[in-house]
Amino acid sequence: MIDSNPEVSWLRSQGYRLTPQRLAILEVLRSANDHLTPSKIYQLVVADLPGLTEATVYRTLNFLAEQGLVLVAHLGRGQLVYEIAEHEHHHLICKECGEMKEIDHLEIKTLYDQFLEDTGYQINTIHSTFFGLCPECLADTAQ
Amino acid sequence: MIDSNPEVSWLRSQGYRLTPQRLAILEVLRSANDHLTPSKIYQLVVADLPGLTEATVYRTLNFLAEQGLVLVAHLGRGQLVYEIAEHEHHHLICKECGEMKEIDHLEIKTLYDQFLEDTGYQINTIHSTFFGLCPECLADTAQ
DNA sequence: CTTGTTATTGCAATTAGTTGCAATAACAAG
DNA sequence: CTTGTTATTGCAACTAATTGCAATAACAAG
Repeated sequence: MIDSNPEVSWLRSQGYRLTPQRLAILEVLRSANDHLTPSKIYQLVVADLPGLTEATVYRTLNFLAEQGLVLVAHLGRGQLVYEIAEHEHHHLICKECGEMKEIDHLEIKTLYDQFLEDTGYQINTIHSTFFGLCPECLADTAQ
Repeated sequence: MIDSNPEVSWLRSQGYRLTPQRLAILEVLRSANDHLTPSKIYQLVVADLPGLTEATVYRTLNFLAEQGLVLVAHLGRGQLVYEIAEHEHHHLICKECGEMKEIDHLEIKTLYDQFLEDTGYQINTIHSTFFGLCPECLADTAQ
């Protein structure tokens, strides 16, 4: 288990504690490298930490999201999903077929610069989701 | 109660039904003209419709959102909020003080054009939320 | 290594949101 | 107005998520 990367030792320096629960949840998200729901995360982590509770998973995910170590999103129906904060990106999701496309943060940066100029707000949302139609479904509806 | 506006009669033409529950929920959102949580909406509507249940409020809000008559957002902590879909806008929210600024959809339209050009996705999210710092809090943290 | 402080967890209770199903009531057609 | 079809509701059970509190265990200091 990787427990000595920069983010993690930074946590300790802030007075937060490195618990097995936090490390295991981070590890699961890191190796999954995908969006996971809290209950899926619970299932995966409880295998290694038998005493774990769902309440802890929810609290830990909120905590890690606040600290910027994981990213949250609601990709449509229902539950929120979490993923490790590795690279800054956003999502385009097709409402018709569910197809998802990642776009780099650079594509949006210009917009944030414009927000700052127009309103004085410095935006730093690093994980937005935009809904619409993918190229295939767009072609289908055009017929 | 306004029950004969274009959106509403369009619903009927689609085979959906105009129930007192739907009309009352729309009316509450219309007169509030603000973001409301499902439980707040329930409180306001049940005064006029004693038999109403929360389940119906949730189902109706999902339905109205799918139909594009109301807009959903999660403006930070926890619950989703709903508002009447009157004008197309987005929100900038300060993570520090909670201050909120509305921005017109025009500001973002260029980005959507760029998505279409780069990826073929036609995005139509008309109610995004971006988090960051408002001018005041930005100045405070700079000190 | 031992000890004290207190952040964090587990537990259990609570609140938020969803869903299956039978009863109800919109509304189109006669 | 009456009738039939079926979308929608209420009810109740269920799943998802949050929270208060006492017990636990990180970890800093000695």
